[in-house]
This record gives sequence, C-alpha cells and structure tokens, in this order.
Amino acid sequence: MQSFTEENYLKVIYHLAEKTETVQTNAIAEQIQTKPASVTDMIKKLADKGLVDYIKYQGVSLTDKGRSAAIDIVRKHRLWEVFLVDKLNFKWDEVHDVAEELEHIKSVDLIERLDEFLGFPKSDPHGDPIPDKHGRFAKTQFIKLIDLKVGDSGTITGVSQHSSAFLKHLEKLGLTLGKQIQITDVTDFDGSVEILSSEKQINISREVAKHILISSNGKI
Amino acid sequence: MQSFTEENYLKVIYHLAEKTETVQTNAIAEQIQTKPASVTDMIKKLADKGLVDYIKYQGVSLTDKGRSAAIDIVRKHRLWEVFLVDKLNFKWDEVHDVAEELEHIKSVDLIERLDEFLGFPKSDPHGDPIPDKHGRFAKTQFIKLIDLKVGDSGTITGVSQHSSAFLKHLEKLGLTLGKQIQITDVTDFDGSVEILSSEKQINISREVAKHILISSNGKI
DNA sequence: AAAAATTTTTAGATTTACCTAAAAATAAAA
DNA sequence: TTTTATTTTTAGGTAAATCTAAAAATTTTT
Repeated sequence: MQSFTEENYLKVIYHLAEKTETVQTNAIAEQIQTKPASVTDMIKKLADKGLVDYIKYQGVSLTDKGRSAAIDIVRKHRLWEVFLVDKLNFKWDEVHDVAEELEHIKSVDLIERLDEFLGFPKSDPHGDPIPDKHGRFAKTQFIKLIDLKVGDSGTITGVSQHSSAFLKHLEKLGLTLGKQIQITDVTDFDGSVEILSSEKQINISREVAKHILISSNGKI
Repeated sequence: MQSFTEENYLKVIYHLAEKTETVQTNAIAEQIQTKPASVTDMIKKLADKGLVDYIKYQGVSLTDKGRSAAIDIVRKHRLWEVFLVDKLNFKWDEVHDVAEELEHIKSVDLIERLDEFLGFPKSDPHGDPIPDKHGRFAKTQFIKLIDLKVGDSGTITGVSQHSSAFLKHLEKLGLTLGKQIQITDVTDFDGSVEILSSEKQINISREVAKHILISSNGKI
C-alpha cells in the first residue's frame, strides 16, 4: 500500500513516461511542485519498494508493479471525473483538482461500484481512456489537430492539455468533445488554423491546435 | 484550513462532547487510536489555532470556530454515507470506513452539488441528522429502545452504535430503519427485551436494545 | 577534449505527527 | 488526610516528506 505522496509520484512518472522512455528528476520535480533534491529522496524510496527502476543520474522508469499501481490511480482519477461531470454537473474545466484528491481514496469496492454506477465509461470528460479493473485500456488512435492538412476532417475526441484556461477557451469556441471539424486553411504567418465547425469558421492558434485530439475520418 | 489529522481530532472531540461537557485526553486518545501524549501535543496546536479551549489537566472543549469546522466534517461524512448507500448500493454496515476517508475531501462546491444530487437528505443511513450547509440541523427526539416500557411502540429511526458487527446483527433480525416495533416483554433475568416487529416476536439483548433509537408514537 | 552549463545527488535541517519513559497534577481510596 | 491510583503533561526521540546549499556527475558548447 502506497502513501498519498508515493501515489502522486507514481502517477506523475507514469504520465511523463508517455513522452520519454526514462523520466528525469527535474521533470518530476516540476510536476510535483517540489525540489529536485526531494525527488531524489522519494525515488530511492520507490526503488527500494520495487516500484521504479532507478540508476543514479540516469532517471527512472516504472517497474510492472509501479506501472500497475499508477494505472490504478489514473483509473480512479478518470472515473471520479466522469462522476463529477455526469452526475454532479461540473464542467470539464472544473474537475481536475477535486479528482486529484478523490483518486487517493483507498477502497477497491468503492471504485468497482462507482464504475458500475457510471455505466462502465470508456473515457473521461477530456477524452482520455479509462483503464478497466485489470489495468487494460485501448490505446486510442488520436491525431493532433495541428497535424491535419487542409481538407481533412474529423471528430474532436480528446485534449492533451487539462488546464482550466485552455478548456474554458475551447468551450467558448464551441470546440467540445464529439464536435465535427474540418480544416479549411492554415495561415502561413503564424501557423494558426482555420476550421469549420457547426457551420461556423473558427480560427485557432497553433498552440491550441496542438492540444486538440482528433479521431480522423479522412477527407470529405 | 485544517490538516487531515486536525480534522479527525475536531470530529472526535465533537462526538465526545455530545456525552460530556469537557473532553478528556484519554478519551480522545482511545478514539483516535493514539497515545495520550500525542493528544496533548495536538490539543495545544488546536488551541493555538483557536479551535479548542484548553486548560491544562482540565480537558478541552470546542470553540465556535472549532465546532463549526467539526460539523462541516460530520456533514460531509453523512452525505457521503448517503451516496454510498443510495447510489452505490453499499449496505449500512459497509460505509463507515470509506466515508471516513471521503469526509476529508476539500471542496465546498463538491459537497453542495453532492447534497443536491442526493436530494438534500435530512439523515444518513444510520438515522443521524445531516447538518445543512450552515451547520444547522434538527436535534431529533430519539428514545432508546431500552427505555421503553412493555406496551410502548414506535419506529426505529436510528442507532447509536455504528460497528459493522452490530449493524449486521440488526440486519439479520430485520430491525432496520423505518421498522415499526412494539415492546411485548422485558425479561427479569437478563434484561433482554421481547419485541414485536413485522408480525414476528424477536428477543434482543439489553446491550442491543441500548443502541436502537426509537421515535415513539406512544402506546397502542 | 577542455571549459561551461545543466542536472542530479549528498549532507544536514525543518516540520508534522507520532512515540516512550518519566514527572507532575488530579482524583479516589484507605 | 495521607496514601494510592489514575490521568495528563513534559522531555527527548523517530519517521516521512520536505527544504537549502554545496558537491558530484553528466551533457553541451566551444
């Protein structure tokens, strides 16, 4: 059984490992909002417990045991987010902090019943996949909106940025999960993208386009 | 803002203060499952924060601020218990430990939305009243079953013991909240009570009768 | 390949909540 | 009202998670 803090480290390492094979001390420190020295201490502890593989100065990676524990936390986080949005009418930009607390509640029974109560959802309010109770989940095939070409179209099925500011911005533009979009132009000057959605022309910055995930349905 | 641990102390002091005016160090230690010396330390801290009144060797009592914080935790605990039973189909003897964790989730918004989602319940699965968001709740008028006389009748509206063993026992006897009962006999020998409920004669020990709360509807 | 910059680790402290053992205060019994 | 028992507090220490400052290793630049 891991402490609240250990769980947070495992979760952060898990997410960082999605980008780089081995995870750097500084990267963890930034995510946890702590100092690199503290991270080194905790990494040693996690290594002793067999949750991470660690070679001094070479970064860490999760062991199978560590990954499994991390996925369990991710599962809880995402299920609670669904609960907050579907049942308590939170908006998708309001759920992160509360789910961050709820994910640490320790009761296998609670999570299985919650899963059932929510109808065994496959993805959370941001389109992220929810692992099943065995830790398995479909690696969904997302394409970043920024990588589409003029004429391409698809459906918004996720975001890769969960900040409230970003999500509120999308909300205001009407770019929510499930929306159909088509690329109509890409501006040479600033790389901003012109898209057609709900019969309206919308211009989004490169930065925004990077964090919208599309399940492509090819060219129209 | 209180820590997890401080919240537990406040809650325990609140409950103990329902029985005795000022609360003893040893009584707190027993509830928190810690040593009296640790309790003294924490009490000093709570006193410094203005949450309890404390005179050395004389026990503690909650200040208005402390009581308000305690009631807030009790409110959360009881609302989560309703959620677990009403929505996730937990039994009334299974909810305590999980609610003990959930009660520490810090989000005013969450609790108000949960309250609404549950339909603003007035009492929890054990019949205990749920404070409203201002900390107000009706002091319900309960009578202990043990204090009823032969011929008296009433409705089971609460229990004063939340252990799983006790609740499972009641469940097996069919003595759940809302059940009508009538006292048919009191045994001289061991003080056990003979009651009529759902057209069945049931014998319950004195110890059990002490912890069943009745809202009396007089003699029939 | 040496110098500079960055990253990471060590060493030594701090804070929170807890502990044991012994001393002090209070309450109960003789 | 002493003596005894109980309760509570103090004193000094521990473990978890953090910190700062300085040292060590690695990476990047020149």
